[in-house]
Amino acid sequence: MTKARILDAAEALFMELGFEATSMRAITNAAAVNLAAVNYHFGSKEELFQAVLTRRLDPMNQERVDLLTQLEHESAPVPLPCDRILSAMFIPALKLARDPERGGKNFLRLLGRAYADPAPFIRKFLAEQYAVMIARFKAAFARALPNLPKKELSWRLHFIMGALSYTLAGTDALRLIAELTPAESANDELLLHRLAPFLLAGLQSPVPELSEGARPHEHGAR
Amino acid sequence: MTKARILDAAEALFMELGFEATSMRAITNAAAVNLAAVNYHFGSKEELFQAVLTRRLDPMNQERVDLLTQLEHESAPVPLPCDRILSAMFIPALKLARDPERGGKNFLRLLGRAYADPAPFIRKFLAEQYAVMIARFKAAFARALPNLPKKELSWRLHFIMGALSYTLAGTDALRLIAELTPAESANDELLLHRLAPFLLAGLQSPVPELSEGARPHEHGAR
DNA sequence: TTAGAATTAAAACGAACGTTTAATCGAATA
DNA sequence: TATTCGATTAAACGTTCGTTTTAATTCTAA
Repeated sequence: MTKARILDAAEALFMELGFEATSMRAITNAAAVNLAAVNYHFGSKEELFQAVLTRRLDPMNQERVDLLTQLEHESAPVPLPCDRILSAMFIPALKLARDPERGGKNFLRLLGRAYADPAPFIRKFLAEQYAVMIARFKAAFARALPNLPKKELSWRLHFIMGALSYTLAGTDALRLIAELTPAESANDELLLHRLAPFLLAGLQSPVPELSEGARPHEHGAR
Repeated sequence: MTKARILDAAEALFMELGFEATSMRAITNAAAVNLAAVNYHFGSKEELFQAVLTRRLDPMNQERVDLLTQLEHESAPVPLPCDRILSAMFIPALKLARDPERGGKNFLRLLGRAYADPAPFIRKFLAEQYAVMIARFKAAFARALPNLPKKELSWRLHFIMGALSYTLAGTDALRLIAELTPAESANDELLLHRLAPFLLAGLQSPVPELSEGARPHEHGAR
C-alpha cells in the first residue's frame, strides 16, 4: 500500500531531520513512490505530518485512558495511588516503544521533538490531541493527592510531561553529557523505570512555601 | 552596530519560528540591514545561529560554574547540599530571564527549543557548550549524594536538564493543557521556584529496586 | 586631501522547495 | 470488450531559499 509506505518513510525522516528539514522528495524517494503521491493521498506536507502523528498517538492516548479507567475500577472505592496513575501513562508508551510494527522508539522520538516544535499547526494539533487525556489524568491525580492545590498539580503535571517527552525524544547531545552509553539510553524500559520513581517523588513532595520573602536560598537576584 | 542588530533580530526570529523556518531575508529585514550582511559578518546562517547561542550561553554557564564554586567554598569542608547546587544552576538562568538586555525569556525559549532540534550542528554545538558545566555539577552532586550510584545520578541529571529546558522553552501547547494562564506560565521566577522543589524531591529519592523481575507494578508487558 | 580598506547596497545566481497539471496505467464494472 | 475511475507517473509550475557577485558608498589613516 502506497499510503502506508509513505507514512513509514515520513515517520523515520521527520524523526531524524525534523519537519522543516525533511523534503517531500526525500520522503517519496525513501518510500519508493512518486513525488506527487503525498499530495494525492494526504493533500499537503502538513497534513502528512499530522497523519504520521495521529496514526500512533490516537490509539496510545486512548489506551492510556482505558488503562487508567480499568485500574481505577479495580481500586474502587479507594482512590488509585499516584504510582499506579503514572504507570497508566507510562505503560502504553512503553508498549509502543517496544513494538517496531507501530513505529517503536522512532515514533516516540518524533513525538518528543514535536513538543518543542514552534510551528503553530503542530502546537495546535498536539494541544487538541492531548487535551482529553491530560484532563482525565489530572482528575485522577487530584483524587490521589487531595491536599495538593489544583494549581500546584497543574505545574507538576507540566513538569512530568516535559521530562517524559524530553526523555523519550532521546537527544544524543545530552546522552553524551550524562555519560550514558547508547545501549543504555536506547533501552526505553530501563529509562522509564528510572524516570517514573524520579517523577513520583517530585509529584508527592510537600508543597513549597512561596509566601512573600520566604523563598529558600535567596541569593540577591532582583 | 550592524552585527548586534542582526543578532537581536535573529534571536527573536529563531525563537519564534525555529532555525529552518527562519529565512535570511526575514532576519535582515527585521534588523534593517542588507541581505548580504549576515554572510559578510558571520559567514553563514549556521554560524549566525551558533553566534546567537554563544553570546548568551557562554556567560551564563560560566556564571553557573563560578556560583557553584563560590557556594562550595562557603560550605567547605561540608559538602554543598543538593538544593544549593540546584540553585547554582537555576539562579543564573533566572537572572538571564529577568534581563531583557541579555535576551530575557526569548533566549531561554530559544535554548529550550535548540535542545530538541535534530540538526547535527546544533546537537554538536550544545554538547560542547555544556560538557564542562555538566561535569562540574555532576561532581558536586556526587559529593552531596555519596550513596547514589554514579549511573543513577547520570540519569537524574538527564531528567533535570530535560525538565528544565522543556519548562524554559515554554511551549504554548502544554500551557493550555495544564490550564495555566499566560501570566502564570510567563512568570519565570514563579516557575523555577516550583520546578526546583519538584526536581529536588526526585533527585533525593531513594534508589529504585530494579533487580530482575522485581520491578514495581509490572503489568504483563513482555 | 586622498588612497585604500571596510561596509553596504542591489541584483542575480543556481538549487531546492511544495505543489499542480496532464497523460497514462490497471483493474473492476457493465 | 468497452468504459470508468481511482492510482500512478513524468514533467513543469512559480516561489523561495542561502549565497555570491559587482558596484557604490562610507570610514579611516596617512
